[in-house]
Formats: sequence, structure tokens, C-alpha cells
Amino acid sequence: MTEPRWLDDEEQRAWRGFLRCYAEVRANLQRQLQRDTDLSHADYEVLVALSEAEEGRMRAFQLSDAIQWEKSRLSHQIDRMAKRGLVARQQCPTDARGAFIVITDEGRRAIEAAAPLHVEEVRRVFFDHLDRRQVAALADACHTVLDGIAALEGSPGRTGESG
Amino acid sequence: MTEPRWLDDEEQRAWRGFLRCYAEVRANLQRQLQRDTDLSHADYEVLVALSEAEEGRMRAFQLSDAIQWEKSRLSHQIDRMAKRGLVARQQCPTDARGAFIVITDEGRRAIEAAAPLHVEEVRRVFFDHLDRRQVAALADACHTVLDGIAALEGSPGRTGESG
DNA sequence: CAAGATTGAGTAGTCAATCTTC
DNA sequence: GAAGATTGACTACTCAATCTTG
Repeated sequence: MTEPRWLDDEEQRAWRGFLRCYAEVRANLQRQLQRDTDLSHADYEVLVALSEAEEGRMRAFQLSDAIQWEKSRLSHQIDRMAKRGLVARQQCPTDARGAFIVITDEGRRAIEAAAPLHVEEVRRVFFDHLDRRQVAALADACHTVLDGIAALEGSPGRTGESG
Repeated sequence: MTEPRWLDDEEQRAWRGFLRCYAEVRANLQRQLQRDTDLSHADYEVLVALSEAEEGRMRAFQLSDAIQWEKSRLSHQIDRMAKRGLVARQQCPTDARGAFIVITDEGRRAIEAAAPLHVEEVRRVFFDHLDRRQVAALADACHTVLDGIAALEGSPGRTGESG
């Protein structure tokens, strides 16, 4: 590599917009959750994934894969949520190493109470500003990036790998 | 509010794609910085803002506004960065309450060394997967949301405000 | 008393080490 | 020894309290 390929104006605009947009949206969602519920965004993510899973439970590794968290982060988070009665740990019958994380009744109540308010806020800060065309374009761009990253990781062709 | 207005399929796709895309991109950038430099993403953000500022310095409140951080977060971060010699605090001559944060020579060297590698990674995980049309559409959507949020905050018309 | 900024305590996240089972 | 998961120490962030000057 010689000259770095700096971002041009349009790319800067896209890049900074993307980062800032995420930050703004997330800050608003966090405030809403804090104001209206007892859940953090982390709690919310975990409970959504579990509530959508069959029997309200997943293996820890599946859950950490679904929400893309490190194992240790998830484990700490589950500790805290278990203390608050939102989830529980179960032994896995077929693999003694394995742990199921299961949503409790209280966890269900919490997510069912929170979800309508949360989705309203998602609309207020995000979708209410976008028309269908923009939504489609955004989904397209994001999923294109995700697919691209997945492909990179499939064949990690970083320059100078075996050096 | 009666029935919550749940997200439809296309909205779900956009929303989850957006969150996941950000998470993936950020994870990759973090790994790159950790591998190739001694800077965290937080360090990087601070140094970019300062390096672009006149005389390489900003008032603390300007900086926290520019990168959208809480004051206390910034203050802690500046503590750590100052210990490492990347930035320094200066007294403000015109307002004795005020603090300037200034990038040091070492900070400049660090950001100038890191930036080319970082921008390469931004291309690798993000722009290399998108064509110009997608980049423009993404920039458009993100800035539309940002403008929308700014307008909300100008006139916080949340439903049921005075109730 | 509001604005600018810092501090400290508590919470959350990361990394490496560990433990158990496959 | 690798996979699934937990733990502990360290680092980072948040919130409320504080300090100082306007």
C-alpha cells in the first residue's frame, strides 16, 4: 500500500452519517427504555431473542450467536438477569457441558410490556422519518454489507495473511 | 394508543439489518485498531475530532458535542488519554471554568499512523461492498433520520407530554 | 442558580484463564 | 485437545453529586 485511499466527500457523508445515526437512534431508545421500563437495551435484546425461540429457551452459544455477543458478555448478563428473575439457567440433557437459557414468566411479562412502547419509539426516531423507498434502500445497503462481511470471514483474504 | 404498530417484514428487515450491520462493522473496526495500533475506537474518535479542530484543540463541551458523548464519559476518557500522552488539558483564558483539550505531538503521530490503516478497514468491511448508488441511498437515509431526530428535539412533541 | 467541567461509586463489557465434558 | 460455558481482573461507561466560575 502506498497512498491511503481516503474517503471522498460522499463517502464521508455516508460514513459519518451512518455512525452518527446509529448513535442518535440508540441514545433515544436507551432513554425510552430507561424512562418507561426496567430493562436496558441489553436486557431487551436477550429477552426478544429468547421470547422468539421455541419453548422460550436457547443454548447459550445459540443465543450469543443470535445477538452476536461474546460468550463472557452473555454469561455476565445472564447472571444479572437471573438475579432479577427475568431468565433462568437449565441443564442440557443431551450435552452436560451445555446450558439452556430460558425466559421466565416474569421475563415474558417484562418484554411484553416493553415491546409496544419500544416499537413506538423505534418508529418515532427512525421509521417515521423515512419513506418506503428509503427503508428498502437502507435494508438493501445494510444486508449487502452484512453479506460482504460474511463472505470475507468465509475466506479472510486479508492482505499479507501468511506473513 | 391501542394496538401497537408492529414492524412489518420489510421494516424488520431494515431495522435488524441496520443494528446488525453496525455491530458487525464496529466489531471489525475494533479488531483492526487493536491489531494494528494502540488506539481504541474511543481514542480514535477523540483524536480525529481534535486533529481536525483549529490549533488541534477544542473546549471540552465542544468536543463532547462533536462526538456526542456525555461530559463525564469524555472527562474520564481524557484522563486516560492524558496519562498516555495523547492529549493534554489547557486552561481557557477567557472562561476560567473552561478546559481546552489539545492533541499532543504524540497524539498526532498516533492518529496519522492509524488513519490510513483504519480507512482501509472501513473500505474493506463497508464501502467495498457497496456501489455508488447504495452509498448515496445510505447517506440519504441516515441524514434524513438525523434531521428528523433533530427536529423532534427542537419540538419534543412526545405523545401525552403534559399528562 | 446556571454553565462548564470533574469525581466517585456502581454497572457493564472485555480479555485471558479456567473448568468440565465431548 | 477442542467445544461449551463460567469466572475474575481490568477497563470503560453512566449517573448523581460536587466544585468552581459566570
